[in-house]
Amino acid sequence: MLRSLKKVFLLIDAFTAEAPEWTLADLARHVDMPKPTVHHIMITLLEGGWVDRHPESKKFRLGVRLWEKGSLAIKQMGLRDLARPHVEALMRECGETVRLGILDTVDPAWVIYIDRVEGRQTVRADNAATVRAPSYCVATGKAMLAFQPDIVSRVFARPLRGYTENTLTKPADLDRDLALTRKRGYSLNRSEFHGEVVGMAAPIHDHEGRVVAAVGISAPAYRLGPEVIKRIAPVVLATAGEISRSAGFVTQGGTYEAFTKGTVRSVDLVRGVPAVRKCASATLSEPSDRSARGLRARGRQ
Amino acid sequence: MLRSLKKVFLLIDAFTAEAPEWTLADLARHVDMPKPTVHHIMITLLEGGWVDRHPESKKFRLGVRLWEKGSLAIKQMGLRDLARPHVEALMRECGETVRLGILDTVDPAWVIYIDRVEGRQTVRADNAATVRAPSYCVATGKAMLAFQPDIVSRVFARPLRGYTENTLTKPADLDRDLALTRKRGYSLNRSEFHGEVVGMAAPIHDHEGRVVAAVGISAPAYRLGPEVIKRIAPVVLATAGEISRSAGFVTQGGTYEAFTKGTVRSVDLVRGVPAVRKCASATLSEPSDRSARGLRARGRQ
DNA sequence: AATAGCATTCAACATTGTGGAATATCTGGA
DNA sequence: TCCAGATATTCCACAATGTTGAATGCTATT
Repeated sequence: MLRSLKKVFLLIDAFTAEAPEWTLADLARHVDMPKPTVHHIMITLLEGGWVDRHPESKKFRLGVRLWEKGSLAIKQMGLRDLARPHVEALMRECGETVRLGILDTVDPAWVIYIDRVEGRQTVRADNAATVRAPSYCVATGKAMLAFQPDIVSRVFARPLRGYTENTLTKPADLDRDLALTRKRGYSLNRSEFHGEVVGMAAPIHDHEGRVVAAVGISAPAYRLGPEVIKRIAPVVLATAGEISRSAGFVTQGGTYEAFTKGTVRSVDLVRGVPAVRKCASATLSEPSDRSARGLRARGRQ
Repeated sequence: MLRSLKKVFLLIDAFTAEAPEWTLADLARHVDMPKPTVHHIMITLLEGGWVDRHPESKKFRLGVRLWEKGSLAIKQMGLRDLARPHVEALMRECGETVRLGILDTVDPAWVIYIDRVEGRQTVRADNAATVRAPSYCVATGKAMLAFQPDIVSRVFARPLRGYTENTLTKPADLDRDLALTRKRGYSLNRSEFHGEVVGMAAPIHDHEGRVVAAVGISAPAYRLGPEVIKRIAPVVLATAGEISRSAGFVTQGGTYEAFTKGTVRSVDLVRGVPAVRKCASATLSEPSDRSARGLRARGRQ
C-alpha cells in the first residue's frame, strides 16, 4: 500500500543475524535505492530510536525501541507465558530442548520461535538464539501446517528450498507427510532442516479452535530413534493438549461455550475453524498403536 | 525528517502495556489523524507483519516481526549476554532482584531494562515485566546520568514528574544527588519511583570509556536499610566493574590500548569521553568509608 | 426498521518524499 | 604532504506519492 513505508521495511529487513551492521552506502547498494533516500529514512529511524548508530564507524544497527516494542508484542501474545510451565515440564520429562513456535503471519513458509528451553537447565527465553526457520522443514512448522490445509498452498507458492538431502521439496511429498501428521496427531522432522537433528511437535489450539502455535522437541538423531519417538509422542501430545486447554480450548462443552455466547460448538481440527460436526480431539488423545507402528516403518526408508 | 514515517511511529507508540489493542477508529482518534490515513498505514504495517489483527474484533496488536527484529536488536547489543553471568552472580550474592538497564537513546529521561533476574530463582529474561522507567527516579538511571553530565540537561528539558513524595523533581536536588553519586561511585533510589522500593546501582563502561549501561539491585525499603547498603555497595560496584572489564574497559594500559591504535589513553569517567588526564577508576575501586557514612546520614532526612 | 458506530474504498489534490548533482569529510596510498 | 576514491551529508526542483473528504458497505444495538 504505502510505498514509502515498504521501503522502510526493506531497510529494516536488511538487518539480520548475519548482517547486523550496515554502513549507509552498503545499505543503499543492498536495497538498490539512491543514497540520499536511504539517508533520509535512516535518519528518521534514528531519531525515533528504531535504529542506532555507532558514533565513529557511522554504522547502523537496530535500536532499543525495536526491542521495547518487540517485548510488548510478545507479551501481548500471552501464549508464551501461558505455555511456559508446560514447556518446562516437557523438557524435564524428556530432557531435550523444547521449542514453542508460531507461523510467520506474513509468510507461512517460516516459523518463528517465541520460546525455547534448553535440554539441560539453562531455563531462559534466549531470544539470542535462532528465531526463524523454514516451516516445511521443522517439526513445529509442519505440525501447524498439517492442521491448516488452506495455508499450505501459500507455502507452495514458491519453490521449496532444500536444506538437507532429507528436505521434502516436492509438494506431493510434503502433502503426504502432512496427511500422516494429521493422522497421528504429531509431526516429525527427520533431519530435514539441519543434518543429524530430528524433532517432533504437536499443534496448539486457541479457544476458538484455531491452530495458533506448536510445541516440539528436537535432539540429535542418534538420541531420538524410532522407539524413543514412540515412547515420547504421548508426552508431546499431552503437552500441546494442556497448553491448548489453558488457552481455553476444550472439545466438549465447558469452557469452550463461554466464548461462543452460550452456543456449544465443536471444532473441525483439520480446517481449524469452528464447524457443526462434533469430532474427537486428536490433540488431546494419545495416538493409536497403529499410527505409531506406521511411523516406525516409514522412518526406515 | 520524513513526516509520514513519524506518523507511523506515533501509531506504533500508541500500543503500550496499558493499551495493547486498538480499533481503527479509536486509534485514529487517539493520534488525531483522519481515519483513512490511519487505515492505510495500518494495512501496510499489517502486510509487513509489524502489527497483527484479530480477525473478528478487527483490533490491531503489535505483531511478530516486531518481536523478531527486536530480538535481533537486543542480541546485537551483546551487552546483555556479556553481563548475564555477573548479573546472576550479583543476585546470588545479595539475594535481591538485579536489573540491567540502558538509557533510551532518544529520550534519556527514560531507562530501558534489558535484563532482569528475580530475587529467588526465576532466572529468566522476563521481557513481560516492566521495561521502561523514568531515569531520574531509579538507581540504574541515576547511575548513568551521574557519569554523563552533558546528558542531564536533556533530562531537565521537560519538568520532572513526581512519582512519590521522595522523587527529586527539582533540578538542583537531582544535581546534588548526582554529584554525590559521582563521589561514591554508586547511585541510590530511596523510594523515588515506587513507594517502599529502594535500589542502588553502578554504571558500566564500554571499551572506549563511555557509560553504556548500569547494573543495580532493588528491594523493599525495610530489607535494604543503610547498613545493608553499606555492606552491599562494594559488591554492586565490583559487579559493574567486572561487566565493564569484560566489555573491554580497562583503566591502565592493557586491553584498552588495543582499541586506540597503540596509544594508551585513560578515560575521564565523569565526562565519559577519552581524555588526556589520568584518573583513578571510581567504578573499579571500593567506596571510601567516608562516602558510605555520608550516605547513611543523608538517608535519615 | 432505523440508527449509530464501525471498516473500507475511491479519486482529485497538493503535500511530501525523491534523487541527481554538489559539497564535505574521511581513509588509505604514493 | 598531497591526491584519489571512498564515505556521509546537504540542497532543491520536480512529480510521484500519501492524504483525506465524501461515499459505501458492514454489523451491532435500540
